[in-house]
Amino acid sequence: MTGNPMPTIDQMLCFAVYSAGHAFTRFYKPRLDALDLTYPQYLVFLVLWERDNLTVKALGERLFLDSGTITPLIKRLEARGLVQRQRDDEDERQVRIRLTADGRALKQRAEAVPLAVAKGTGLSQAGAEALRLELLALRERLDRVD
Amino acid sequence: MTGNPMPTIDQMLCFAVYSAGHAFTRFYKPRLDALDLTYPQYLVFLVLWERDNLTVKALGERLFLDSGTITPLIKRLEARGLVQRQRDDEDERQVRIRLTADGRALKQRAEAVPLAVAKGTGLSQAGAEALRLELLALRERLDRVD
DNA sequence: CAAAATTCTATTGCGCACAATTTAATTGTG
DNA sequence: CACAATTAAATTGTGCGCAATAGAATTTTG
Repeated sequence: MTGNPMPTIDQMLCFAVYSAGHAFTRFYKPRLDALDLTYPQYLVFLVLWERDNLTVKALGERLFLDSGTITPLIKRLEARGLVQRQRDDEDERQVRIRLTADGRALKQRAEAVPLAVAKGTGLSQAGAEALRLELLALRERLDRVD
Repeated sequence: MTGNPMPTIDQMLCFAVYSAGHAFTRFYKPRLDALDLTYPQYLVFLVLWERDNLTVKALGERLFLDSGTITPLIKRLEARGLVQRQRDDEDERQVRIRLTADGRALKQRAEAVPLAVAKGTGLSQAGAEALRLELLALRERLDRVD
């Protein structure tokens, strides 16, 4: 019995996920530079373009991020006039995020991004979908334990 | 023709990778807390346990990280007496990273980690391997373009 | 061999990402 | 209704992650 030799990072699934994530960020960067958005900011807009006027909490649940990440990110977008923050009248603990006209307008300028990314992956739609579902299931299992 | 409607983040492969990466970090955290290591620090040790005395550049190429990330990370490990940094005598531009006795000793204490992670993924070895290879190929394609 | 180009590391600045804490508002309970 | 418990955001502090830059050492080349 040799016990448990340490794996090489090249053998580890976690490192494949970690480094593929960085590769995506690098790939997005030149495409999002035109919009002056970071990748996490782009994700926030994708959510808000789909459904406006979400609370910080709802946004965080959608993105798996907490207020410590989202609050300063949103404030930077607010400072640029792309979103507005306002306390909910019904429940003043909550802050609702609304797109401004400029924030909505950004959507047209982002239209070319998804196709470029799809091409960059080199995967067919079915291949990308299969991989996405595997990762979704993996995330759920990792989050379920402990 | 409806043109190119924006995808929902739930439909996007990049977001699946991004959020699965965060899930891995969260999963590792309680296991690495016992060693007082972050996930990126753990990756550095996995590389150094396998092959000691690497340069900053070699470490960066292995991890797909640059000196702006690695230098401060290594300095924190050095401050804790887990590694040493020294200029290469042959080429003084290079800095070589060596494990200290404490840094080497950490390996025994980390031995339970890989198995716990393998279990946490809920994947068979073959399943994990297949997914890893897909992500590896994806990373290479994303890094190849542009 | 001297000047130019390249290589390697470190530094600075910015933006996540998250744990821990704080503050304020709301809900639950006696 | 008072008061404890809970919830939502914001804040603080630490550690990545990377672009841009700087500075020193090495290599290239004219």
